[in-house]
Amino acid sequence: MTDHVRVRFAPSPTGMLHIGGLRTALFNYLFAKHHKGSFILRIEDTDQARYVAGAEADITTSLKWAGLDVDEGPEKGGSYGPYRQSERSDIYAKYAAQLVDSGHAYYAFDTSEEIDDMRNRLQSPANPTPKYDSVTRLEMKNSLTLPEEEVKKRLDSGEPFIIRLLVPDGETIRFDDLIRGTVSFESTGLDDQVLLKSDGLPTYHLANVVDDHLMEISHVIRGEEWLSSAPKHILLYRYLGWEPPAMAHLPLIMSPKGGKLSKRNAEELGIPINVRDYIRDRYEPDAVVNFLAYLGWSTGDDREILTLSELTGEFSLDRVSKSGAIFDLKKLQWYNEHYLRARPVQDLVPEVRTIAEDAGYTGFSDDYLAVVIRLMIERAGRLPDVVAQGHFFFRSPESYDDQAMKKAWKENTGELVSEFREAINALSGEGYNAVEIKAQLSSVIEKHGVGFGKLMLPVRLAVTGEGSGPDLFETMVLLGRDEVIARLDAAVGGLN
RNA sequence: GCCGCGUUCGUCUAGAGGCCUAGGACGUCGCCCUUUCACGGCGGUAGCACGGGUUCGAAUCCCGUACGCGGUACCA
Repeated sequence: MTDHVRVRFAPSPTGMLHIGGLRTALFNYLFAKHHKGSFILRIEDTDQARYVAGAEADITTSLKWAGLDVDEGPEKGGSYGPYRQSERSDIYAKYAAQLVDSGHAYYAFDTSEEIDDMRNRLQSPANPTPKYDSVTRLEMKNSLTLPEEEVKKRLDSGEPFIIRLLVPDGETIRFDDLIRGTVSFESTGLDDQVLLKSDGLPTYHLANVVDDHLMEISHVIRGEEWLSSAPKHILLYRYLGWEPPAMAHLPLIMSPKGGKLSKRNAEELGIPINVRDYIRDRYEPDAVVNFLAYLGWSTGDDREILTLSELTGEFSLDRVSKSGAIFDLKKLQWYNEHYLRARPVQDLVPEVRTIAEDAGYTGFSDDYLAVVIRLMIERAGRLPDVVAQGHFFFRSPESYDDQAMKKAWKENTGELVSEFREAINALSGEGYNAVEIKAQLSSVIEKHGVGFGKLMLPVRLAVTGEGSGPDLFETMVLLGRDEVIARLDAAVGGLN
């Protein structure tokens, strides 16, 4: 053993990395880095049936995006590898056999039909889910009930078998959870957990205990959904003669609808469920990280905005709360806006160029895009909003906002706009600037004795198609005189 | 059903017996700024699940109830 902090994030490659999985990874990372320890990625691919190609790559990409650098893992390597459980199957089989030898586990030959039969037979309102446990195992086909000869014969003949944990009866299993304090379970309530499946691969329970020990994991930090199986793990450590790592079970992230955040109850609320969706939607990784860190944790003072490295400095498990946290998309948006506005415009230019090009808007200079960003960033929730809400910087309006039109476009509006058009048409070169354009607009409205809005809003509509938006005069300067005049003409011609 | 965990504003949380007339943030509402919208600034709204204890004193400790969540697979 070592006093060096070593934690692992151990996802199963059964799908794209879930946002809750990223939070678990984040808490592990923060804890490790706070203690100058190691953050290890281990791929728990022991379920061949649910394996999804590409899932591991997605996990790696997602962690990288969030800035969670892995110290050891399948790609990175390390001296405790391999880091994919599918590449370690011989190890688990060995320990499973050892447990059988020491009398803490046993062979079982029941087919899944036979187990179903047992459950169906014993099922009742009082016992809706009968377990394979200290009472039922006595009537099943296993090395506890079958004669030794018979067991040997079955094993030798290559008959499929599994290995189950022999859970003791009438024992209280206690352990200290770093977040919840002492947690205790009665062993009588536990079932004889399958350790080794008939395909020769271990279940999560065996694999995770063996690997956490072999990889010298000092702290197991995982979601609360694992709390119920922790006593089985404690038993395994004991039977294998190992010191269990410290444990911390994180509160779950919940859907606003209730229940754990899942694809179904999140996406219908507009909450992206996979990390790759946040990448696709161009959320700021700092924002997502900051938001996730505060789902079940806080500094204790009034600070809310902390970068990954600041979080690392502050993090401690004893400040993690016990109860589930509801995912609040509005708060994430607030974080995102904050981090977005903090970014230098120049850094944003290439990204906005990509977004614009994806929308079919090409041929704009860096300088042009920089001004668009400067004008739009204050009202953007996410970076793509700069292009979506600032569409008029990239093409002429294709339609005009109905509500604003109704309010703004009256009988004499066309004349006012035309007069303004002539006024700015007369401006040339240096003269065409925000101050001068505004002065021309003022002079037109004064001449007609009308308010600012009488001309302002129609011009905005003609130029942008929208009833609201960034500073109109700066917008007109960026667009250029000729373009603006063309748009004014199009509007006056089309709407009168 | 059984086992486990949990319960402070709508949401994330601060609070580890008197500092609490319960603090902050998001949201929401109002006001200000302003060419619109947004940003920003200022202000308001709203909460200790319930019932018993313990104590001079409880959001904080204990018990119970209710509710929520998780688990109950040869899935993780």
